[in-house]
Amino acid sequence: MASDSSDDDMPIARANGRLSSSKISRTEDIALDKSMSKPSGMAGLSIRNGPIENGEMDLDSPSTNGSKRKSRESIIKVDYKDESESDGEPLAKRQRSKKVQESDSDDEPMVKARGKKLPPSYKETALPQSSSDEQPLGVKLAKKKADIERKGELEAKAIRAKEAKAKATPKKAIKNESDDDLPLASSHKRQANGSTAKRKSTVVKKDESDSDAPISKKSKAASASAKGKRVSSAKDTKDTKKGKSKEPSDEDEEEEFEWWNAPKREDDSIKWNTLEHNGVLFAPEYQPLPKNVKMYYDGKPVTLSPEAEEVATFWASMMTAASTHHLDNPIFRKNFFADFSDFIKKYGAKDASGNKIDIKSFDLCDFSKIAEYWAAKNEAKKAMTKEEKAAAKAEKDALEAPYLHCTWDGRKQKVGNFRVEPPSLFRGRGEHPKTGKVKTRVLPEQITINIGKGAKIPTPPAGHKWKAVQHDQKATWLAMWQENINGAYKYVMLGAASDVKGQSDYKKFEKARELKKHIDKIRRDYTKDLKSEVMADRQRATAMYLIDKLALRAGNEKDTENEADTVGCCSLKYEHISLQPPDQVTFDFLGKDSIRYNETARVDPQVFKNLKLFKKAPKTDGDDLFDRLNTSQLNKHLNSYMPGLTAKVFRTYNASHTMSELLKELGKDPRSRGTIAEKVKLYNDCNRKVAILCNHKRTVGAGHEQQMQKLGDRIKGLRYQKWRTKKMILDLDATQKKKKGAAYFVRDEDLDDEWVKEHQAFLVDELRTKIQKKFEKDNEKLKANKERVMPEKELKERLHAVKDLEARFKKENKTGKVEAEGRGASVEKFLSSIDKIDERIRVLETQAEDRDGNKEVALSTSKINYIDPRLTVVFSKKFDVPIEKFFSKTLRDKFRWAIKSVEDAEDWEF
DNA sequence: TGGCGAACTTAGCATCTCATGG
DNA sequence: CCATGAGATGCTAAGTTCGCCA
Repeated sequence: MASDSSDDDMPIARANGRLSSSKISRTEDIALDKSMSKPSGMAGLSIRNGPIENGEMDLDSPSTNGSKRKSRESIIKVDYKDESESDGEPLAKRQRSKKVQESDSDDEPMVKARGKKLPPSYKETALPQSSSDEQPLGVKLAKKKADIERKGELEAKAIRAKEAKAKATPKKAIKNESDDDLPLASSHKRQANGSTAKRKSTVVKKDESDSDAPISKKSKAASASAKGKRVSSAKDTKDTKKGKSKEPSDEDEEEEFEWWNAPKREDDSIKWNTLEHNGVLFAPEYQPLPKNVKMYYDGKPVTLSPEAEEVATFWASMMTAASTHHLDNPIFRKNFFADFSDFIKKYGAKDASGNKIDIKSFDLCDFSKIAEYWAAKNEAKKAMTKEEKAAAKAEKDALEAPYLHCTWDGRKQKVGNFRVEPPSLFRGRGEHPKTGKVKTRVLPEQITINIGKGAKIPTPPAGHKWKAVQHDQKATWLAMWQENINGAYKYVMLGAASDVKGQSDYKKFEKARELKKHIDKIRRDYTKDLKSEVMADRQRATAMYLIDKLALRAGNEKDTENEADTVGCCSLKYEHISLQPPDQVTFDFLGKDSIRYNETARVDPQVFKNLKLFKKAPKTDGDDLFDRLNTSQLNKHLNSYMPGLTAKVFRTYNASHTMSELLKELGKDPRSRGTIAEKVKLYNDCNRKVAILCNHKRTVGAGHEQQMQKLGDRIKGLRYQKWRTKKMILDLDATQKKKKGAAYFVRDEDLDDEWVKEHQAFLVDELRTKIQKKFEKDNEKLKANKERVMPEKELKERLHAVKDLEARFKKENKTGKVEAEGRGASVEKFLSSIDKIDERIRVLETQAEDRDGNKEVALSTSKINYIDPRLTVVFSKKFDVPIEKFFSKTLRDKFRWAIKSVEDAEDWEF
């Protein structure tokens, strides 16, 4: 390769349209520099580049290095007859070409890119989001981030130093360094023997004295040793701990195996030695609808074959759900109808007189009767008595019982998703081309079972057999099948609380911690490479910069014909970034799950310059920004710094490291010495920052806007009440006006007359319904007691209060005064009730603030996947907040290893 | 060296449940 | 004390990574 000429024919990575030249000539580089050096924003036009830029779009220098870049111009492949799935040519993977245009306007109809949620109409309007976080976010956070990064680098150095020392003195380094190389070791291993160690059931020999399998206290020595561990010298010290460890008391009757205190295994490619389980739980068979519940076609009842009817119920059941946005999505509708039609063709549909009929138009299909039936059934379920409910639950539990657990190397472990996914409509996210298709029922014949050799093979349902039964000790799954829509593999694996999952979680975080030691070198290197004259290297460095600083995902290529069009770092396209000189970049693209990433960040000038270069003409919409880079190249490079290092580790590292720093800072906040609630809030604030870093969002529920409004109204109402109370003071004692100052008694401006009227009406209304309800209820009670019910007259009587209130307001509005109300009214009393109101207002306000802050940020994802749980445990100890405040029951289970392993190590650091 | 199969983690939405406050 | 709604849990789609193969 080398020569430029080759580049065009030799698409390095994904040739998707135009390529950049493989080298950056010096002249070109300089030209770019020049064009940038003038900070005079807008004017930054370089001499040769001409006055391009509009600040927004790229401003590339077309000229300069005339280096042949023949650029494959119009690679806009028109091609794509249709499927051609099998892109015969090695060239690009399937490209989206055609979609290019639409896609970037990204407001297609039914897309739901978060924020832009559903209906196209709202979507545009909405998005305060984009406006709100415009500059601020990225730029603001930038500084803080920079600080944190700097710390990261310093740490790296410090760690190495410390480590060097520690090596010399291999003492009880308890959990720190010492143990963190261990995992490493294992990952090296993995590389090393990776494929070679293919032989399946190799028994792991425990080499060095498995005597040092000290571990788990009353460990079931048997199973422990069965696990075959090899300790490397580091027979940690943890023994001390185990000595003292009180009995785990855990709910588990059984002794718990504390693998985190056990020596590391050398060969972790063998996942188990013995494995027993009961297979999977199939979805219940379809229960046909009663004869009188039918779909209607063109107003007439239709008798569907059970197969088709089942599909109809998939749709109908979604009609009753809270949000029907899928059903409004044209793609969903189209795909559904296509599949539904196929079912009808295949299995038939008849009219009332038993004649076969055609279903040609979806618009004529009416599922509402089925939906009603469905809803009624749900209602009935809800209305069941306590006993009935309990009975139903008992039945369900009994059914599930056999599948709940498996036995893994002799230990009982929770299984995760033992239920085979029931048939349904595929709910692809975003603009998924296949969303709405029918996901068919999975038969035993499609399921492969993975189980220990000696174990009893689960019996398939009567009359059926498994697709296969295997005994792969390198696999952690118990059963597997492929789904019909995308051919995706589905696995039944252990639950998050299981040992294997815990172990890999632990390894993940240890790997991220390991990255700390290399981060400074990595940063130094890529900073240097940002100027590389080799385009591929420069792109890689730039991508690394983005992954490191902005926590972007790696960004594999995707099959745009069959999947939603989303991107990550390496797959960013021309239209996904816009540059604002001198150093701001705005990202706007759909990431995983079609969640929109829309941030503006300030970047290193060299990065800015590079991005400009990568957008250089003739590249245009639809072209890859990083046309000479893909994730394997990137990961291969990363791997050279540290075994096992890949792009995703940066996300973990960034999240945990950030959290760590934020929590440290909390120590300075006086509120960290406040109430538990305050401390929890502080923690959550940190959590939120991490979630924002990772762009973890959630849909702001349809009702949320209203809820917010409601909250706001309640606050306003309170302020109104506060004002009224003040006026009452005046009513009692006019001299207060002087004492307090007239301003004190002025009504807040936003509580204008109009609003007040409305609010009064609301209060009046509220009072009325309250009285009515009370009345009805009282009567019910009387009735139940067989007593005489109260006459309507009584109600009228009671409703006088409403009239009174109305009159009162009227008078107030006219006179501008408020009569003191309540018994024993006194200035003091009013003052104290004002205080109370103030208090309530404050509570509501923080609540509102919190809710608003959370409305589109999901804290859970980062908590579950990215933030080292030990950070939370340590925080909890240090600030004396029960761990329950941070981890729910399931999370405590999942993070058992973390909770136990830093139990008494308040000084543990990420 | 890129494409693909496979395996496992990450992700948001749907649904359930239980605490809370009207 | 029951109805709500927030938070917990369940579900499964959508990513990343790795190894193998041609």
